[in-house]
Amino acid sequence: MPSGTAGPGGGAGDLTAPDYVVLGMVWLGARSGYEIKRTVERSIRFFWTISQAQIYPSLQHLEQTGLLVGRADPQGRRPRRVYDVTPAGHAAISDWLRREEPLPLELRDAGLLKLFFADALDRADAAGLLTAVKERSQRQIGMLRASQPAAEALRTETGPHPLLTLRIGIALHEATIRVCEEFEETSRL
Amino acid sequence: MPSGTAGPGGGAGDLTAPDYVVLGMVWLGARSGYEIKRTVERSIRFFWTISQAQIYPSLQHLEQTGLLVGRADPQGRRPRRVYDVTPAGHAAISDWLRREEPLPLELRDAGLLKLFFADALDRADAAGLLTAVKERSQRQIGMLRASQPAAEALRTETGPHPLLTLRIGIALHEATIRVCEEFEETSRL
DNA sequence: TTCGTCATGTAAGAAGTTACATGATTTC
DNA sequence: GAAATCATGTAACTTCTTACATGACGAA
Repeated sequence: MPSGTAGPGGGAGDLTAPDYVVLGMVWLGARSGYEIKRTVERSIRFFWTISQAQIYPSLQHLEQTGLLVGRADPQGRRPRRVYDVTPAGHAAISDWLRREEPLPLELRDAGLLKLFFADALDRADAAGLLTAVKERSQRQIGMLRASQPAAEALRTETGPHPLLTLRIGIALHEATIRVCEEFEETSRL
Repeated sequence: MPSGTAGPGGGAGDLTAPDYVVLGMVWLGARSGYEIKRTVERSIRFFWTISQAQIYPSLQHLEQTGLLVGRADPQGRRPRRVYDVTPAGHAAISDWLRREEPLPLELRDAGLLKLFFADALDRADAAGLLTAVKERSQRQIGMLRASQPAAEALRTETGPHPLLTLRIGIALHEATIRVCEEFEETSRL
């Protein structure tokens, strides 16, 4: 087999974004579909989500393509299937990460949307909306900080990048709060 | 008609998020469907999108519900329909903005996703990914700054909140770049 | 006369979520 | 023995986008 990586036409070039997430999560150590879902919730949820209904078909697809190997690993009488990344699977991850392609960034934020239209409100109600947005960011920071120990543990095991994305998440909300507070001060005048 | 606002059961309580966007944009002065689409692209695109295929049905719905009044306003032989917000429409906006409800925030960022898994790469490739994410944020800041004059103009016409959300957008990307640079410095050691 | 913009409308399809369905195991 | 968690799988639905369809107007 002549160094069969996952280039286009190589047979594994038809992976969707959810496929790469599943593949990457198995690479990071999440062994079952259930565990992948939980790991996603703990680690990348704030910038990417994936539902359970996507995971199991994706695992099947990745196994058929030879990027994952699965085997039955029941816990007692409870069925379970665990997976490992194959060399081809690791090559596919690496190709995907190195691929030069647009990196779409989509934000869909009901808070900013309402804030944008807040001039339709009187001062008090607009201030209330601003407070709601700030408090939401504060809660988010709390949740992100709570998952910091897990990211620090990963740093010694695998590397520092999960911690980096977590720090970016925290910084995003800190920046939001800071701009809101600056706005409050200047509009008080 | 006894002070018909848009409370639940009041007949106009079934508006979707795109409906509120359309309603809000007409309130802000976008008069036709075409103009709404353009205004969305210029102003809220970075935290909310809406496609043309959603706008026209939404305008019809809002007119049927009495939140907008439309009238034909052809330009020459080119047909056009322009809209105005009714008092009931303004009440609906105001109710929506004041409504205490969760403010869902969804981020879907292929850049952060790849960065999260970047420990699967060697140092050089991981650094390249980091650079790509930083450059993307720099481009975004450029685009946001380009729409700052429009937001400043709106400030004197309508109010300061569009400028606030724009500043938040810029601050978000500045924070991303800053954290990336801090990470580069500490990982160089 | 061709291209970009103005202008509206819809059909088809992609993508993703919710909800349902099932059952074992552990914890309280 | 009840509730939470572990574990997998899928049907139905919602939501949104892409693409198509149509045509006028203005500028080069």
